[in-house]
Amino acid sequence: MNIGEVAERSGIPPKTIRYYEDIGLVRPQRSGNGYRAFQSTDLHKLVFLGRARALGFSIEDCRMLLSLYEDESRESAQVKAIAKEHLAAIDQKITQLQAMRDTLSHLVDSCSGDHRPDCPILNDLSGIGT
Amino acid sequence: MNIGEVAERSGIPPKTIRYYEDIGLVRPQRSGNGYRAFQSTDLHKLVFLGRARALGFSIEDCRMLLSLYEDESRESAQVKAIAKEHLAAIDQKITQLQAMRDTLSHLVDSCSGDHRPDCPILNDLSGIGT
DNA sequence: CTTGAGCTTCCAGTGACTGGAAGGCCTATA
DNA sequence: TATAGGCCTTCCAGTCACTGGAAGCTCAAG
Repeated sequence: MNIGEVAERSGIPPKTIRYYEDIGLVRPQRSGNGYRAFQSTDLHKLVFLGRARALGFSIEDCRMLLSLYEDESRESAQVKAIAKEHLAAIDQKITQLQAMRDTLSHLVDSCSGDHRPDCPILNDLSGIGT
Repeated sequence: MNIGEVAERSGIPPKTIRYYEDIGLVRPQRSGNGYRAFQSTDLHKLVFLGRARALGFSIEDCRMLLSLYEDESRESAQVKAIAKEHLAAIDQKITQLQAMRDTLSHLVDSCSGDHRPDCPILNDLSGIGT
């Protein structure tokens, strides 16, 4: 398969696939014309990467998950540990965002949003309420 | 005030303050020795920036908010529009993260996490459940 | 034989900093 | 007065995960 086909089938853009090769996540062979020649295992890896990235795993997480995926003698505890850590990070981010959201929606509600210059949002940002 | 003092008082690291000057968010004067000489208005701006950034506003949002902050003839509707748009973006991000969280926590729960290689997390990532 | 799509590499930019090197300035102490 | 250290300066490079674009090669169709 050429890069276009695996891109289509995996849902990952060609540019990104080349990037993944650059950083050593996939190592497709080459045809005589210099084109990348992807095997079905490469496609599987790319699908795997696409799903892992969609769950928010970092590239380094993906690298470890991929190597566990290919390691017949892995222990599921290793996979679970990575996933749990990532889950905790997501939870933390959600908490942060919700704190932002709460403050911001309160400010938005308190702003009349008309032609006058008085604005509780700007007041808050400038530290007037401190 | 030198950069160290405004950094301390605003809670923004010196490096970041220099960066903000680079991109034109603040324009401190200079002393004879070449040091940045911050006025209290500069400090206020930095505090403003710190709070806006803490609410997740982008630098470009901050630039507009700052200019509205300094514009006596602003209309609060302009501020509110920026804030509302940002709020919507935050909501979207929270939704995304919660979808990830739900999938991931389900996977984590279903993985025994022991010494055996079988792992529902890897199965899902590899697309076995498709 | 030409056209156009698809492939290649390489370089640069994104956002918002952050780290580090190399060097100037300022103050206090020996 | 020498020097040590802490603060300041600039500039360059790196982060993360791509993404865009230029220049050029290959391949299939008409």
